[in-house]
Order: sequence, then structure tokens, then C-alpha cells
Amino acid sequence: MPLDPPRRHLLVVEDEPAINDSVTRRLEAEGYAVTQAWDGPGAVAAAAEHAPDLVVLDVMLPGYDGLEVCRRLQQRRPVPVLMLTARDDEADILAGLAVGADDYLTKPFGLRELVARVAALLRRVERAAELAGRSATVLQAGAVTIDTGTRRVTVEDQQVHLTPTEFDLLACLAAAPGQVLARDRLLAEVWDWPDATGTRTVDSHIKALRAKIGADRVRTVHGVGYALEVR
Amino acid sequence: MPLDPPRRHLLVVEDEPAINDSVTRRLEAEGYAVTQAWDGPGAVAAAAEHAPDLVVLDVMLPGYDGLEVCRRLQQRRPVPVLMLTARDDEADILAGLAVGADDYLTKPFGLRELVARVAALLRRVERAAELAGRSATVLQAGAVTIDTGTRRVTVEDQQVHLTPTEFDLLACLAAAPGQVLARDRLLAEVWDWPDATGTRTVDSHIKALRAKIGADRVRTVHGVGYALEVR
DNA sequence: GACCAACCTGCACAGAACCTTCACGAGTCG
DNA sequence: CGACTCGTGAAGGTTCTGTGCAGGTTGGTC
Repeated sequence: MPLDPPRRHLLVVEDEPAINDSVTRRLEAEGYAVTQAWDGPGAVAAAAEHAPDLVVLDVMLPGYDGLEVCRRLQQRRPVPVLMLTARDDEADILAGLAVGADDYLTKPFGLRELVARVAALLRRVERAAELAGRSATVLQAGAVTIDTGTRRVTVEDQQVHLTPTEFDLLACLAAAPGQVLARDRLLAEVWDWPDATGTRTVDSHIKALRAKIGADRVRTVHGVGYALEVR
Repeated sequence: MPLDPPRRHLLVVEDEPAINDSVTRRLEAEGYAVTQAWDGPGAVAAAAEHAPDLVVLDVMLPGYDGLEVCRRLQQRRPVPVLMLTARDDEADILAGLAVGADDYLTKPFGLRELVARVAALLRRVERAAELAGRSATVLQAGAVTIDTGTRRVTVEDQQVHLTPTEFDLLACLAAAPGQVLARDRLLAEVWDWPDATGTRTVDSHIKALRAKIGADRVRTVHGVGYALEVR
């Protein structure tokens, strides 16, 4: 049981340097650990690396849309998102909430208000998490069961130990059972490398995965990619 | 504007009135139509009557076990099930998954989490249904079935292995069943060679394809090209 | 700081899978 | 019956994948 209230880690995603910096400074003054990101890819990468407890996200971003960032973040791991929107556009806000944002703030906003919202959202989420206890989202493909909540995998009711990357790879394949996924796609989703050129990393992990869950459960489609057998 | 998605119908099976009511109220607030049931027989009857899109099912029930309910529901008609379990028992969870549950949540859980799970599961199931049913990925010509998602080909329910080029060629022909496609056209679409001059490559692959799916399924149109028989 | 274990990545090589071309015979059409 | 088109088999070359291994990173321990 952790005794001290753990320090909360926030991710601030905002392309305007002045706003990003002032928000960051203020939140740090409030005692949060803050990581900054200035565009979509950076945000996704930072989130993957730091696993923040909450994300403050501008919807208007270079790279790709803030909504897209939100979607990707949620897809990877549910994380509370406080959306910043310059437009006072109902549709935009609704879209944000639909892709997993939990609250929003329209520009221009005061820092005091932002801080209050962040605190409120964290409180809300943490209370829910506390009540939630253990839970999971389960994927299944044939005799393979993947629990993304506990990150455990069983094959024919036998538990198997997978490394983090192996697990993510399997989860990615299992999200679309039977479907063939290209190496590029896997590199983008599992490794967050939008650019994939001549690396054999995927193959190496596929090999490891096969050794652990059974070689014939991962199908090679020559010249295309890999697929999880459903059977 | 996104057109309204059809209203989803849920069945909540839980014997504890306080929990059942709060869960139901919250889900209704989220826009779902909700039916309540308090025991096993009631759950089965309600499912038969309302044909819900998803069932939230407590495993500990009077009457008979939640697992039994789950089994009966699945037997009647496959329906996504989100299991609620008080016990933090691995075996119990696995048993649930084995009888057709798709996800689980251990008590005590947060309503926020529950809502998220319900939405995620519905999304997943609907996506799967789309992939399975839609002809977006599945092409058909007579007894030949081509799944471009899994890249699998079936001839009279027998699976056939095709090489990448053979598959693309077949898919190209199957995209316009019965239609005659010129070699130029095939070279352009399958091989991405806009310029086609006196190569016999197409013929070679047609030959291979014929050997695998049956010679008479690919018709030669002298001086023009090839066509997939529909029959 | 040194050390160790677990893990990720990339490379080189071998073998498998695959594609293309060629030559020649058979088929088709006017 | 020519001229052209198509089928066929084999050969050669190319691309792709499986695999073992080494170097590097990370995180934890003494």
C-alpha cells in the first residue's frame, strides 16, 4: 500500500509556446510533474513514455488533430483528458467528449480556472479508480485470452509470461483477430514509429511470441504481414 | 452531423437492488434503454423478450449461477456479456470467459468505469460484426470466397493457399465478377505497371491461379483478357 | 559505482517463397 | 492455312522471412 499521495504527472499538449509554458509553469507551481508536448506525434510519444495521470490537450494542433490524439491516447490506455478549445463550437466539444475527453475549457481561460478543473478531474477520476479495483478489458482469439487490464495472457488456461513489447504486439494483433496487419502498421501502433524501413524488430518479437503462445497461432502472410489465428 | 446511432438496449442482471438501480440509472443517463432483472430465470426471460444488445451480468445470483445464465444466453443467441464479479478469483473469471463472457469488472467498481466498459464492448462487437458481415472485406464469385482482410481464399469451403500476387490478381478479378479485364488493366492494378509490353507474367499467374482454384473458373477471352466466372 | 538480469534492437546469413522470363507447342481467328 | 494469341514447363534471379547472436538500454541490487 502506498502511503504518500503520489505526485501526479500531467501532460500538457499545446502548440503555442507562450500558452504551453505559462500553463506548465503554473501547474508545476501547484506541485504536479509536467511534461510538455507541442504536436500530435509528440503528445502520443510523451504519453507512451510518461504514462501521465491526466492530459491537458489543445484540440488545434499541427501534425494531426487533437481529437485524433485523444482517440489514440484512449485506445492505448484510458487516461483523463481536459480539452482546450479555441472555438466555442458545440460540435467540436461534443466530438471531443465522444472520443474520450472528460472535460473542456474554452479559450481564453484563466489559469486559476484551469488549475481548478485539473484538480477536480483528478479527484473525480481517482475516486472512480479507487472504487473500480481490479478490472480488465479482455480480448480473445481461439484459446488465447488477453487481459489488457492485468496485462496477463493465458493459452489454453495456462498463464504465459510475455515481455511488454510482446504483450502489446499480441494485443494489437488480437484487436483484429484473423486480420492481416502489415509490419508498418504494427510499427506504428505498437512501437509508435510512423516511419518503418527495413528493420527486423517486428520479426524478432514475432518469433518470441510464437515461442510462447505456439508457433501456429501467428500466421505469416508473405509479403504482407502477420495475423493472429482465430480458429 | 453524425446521424444518431440506433439506441442500444441493455439488460442489467443484479440481485442487489441498490446496485442494480444505480447502474441502471447511470446507463439510462448515458442514453441506453435498460431492462432490469434480479435473478437467473428473470434474466433469461428478459433476454428472450427484449433481445438486448449487451448484458451486464452479476455472477452471484439467486436461482442459478450467473455462469449458467451466461451459458443459456449464449446458447440461445450470441450476445456480448460484461460480467460483474465480487470474487477476485482468477478461476471464476476464466470460467466466465469460457462460457461466453467478453469482459469483466470486479466489485466494487466505479460507474464511470462500467460505462466505459459497456461502450468499449459495444464498439468492439459492432466492429467485429461489421468486419464479419460487410462485403467490404469479403468478395465472392460462385463458390470462391475472398477475404481481403484475412487474405484467405476458400473454394467450396476448402481453404486454398495463394501467393501474394495470385491473391491480388484474384481479388482484382473478383472485384468485377464476370467482367473481362485486359492484361494492361491487370498489370496496372495488380502490378502497378502503367506500361505493359509483351510480358507473359499475367499468363503465368493465371495458370497458377487456375491450378489452385479450378481451371474453369477463369475464362480466357481471346485477344482481350481474362474474367472470373460467376456461375 | 559496479554488477546483474531482463529486455529491445539490429544485423548477417541461410533457406524458403516467390516472380519473371523464355522457348516452344497448342489453340484460335479471319 | 498463316498470323497471332495463349498454355505450359522449367530455369534463374529476386525478394522475403526465420533465426542466432551481439550490442545496447533499462532497472534494480549489493
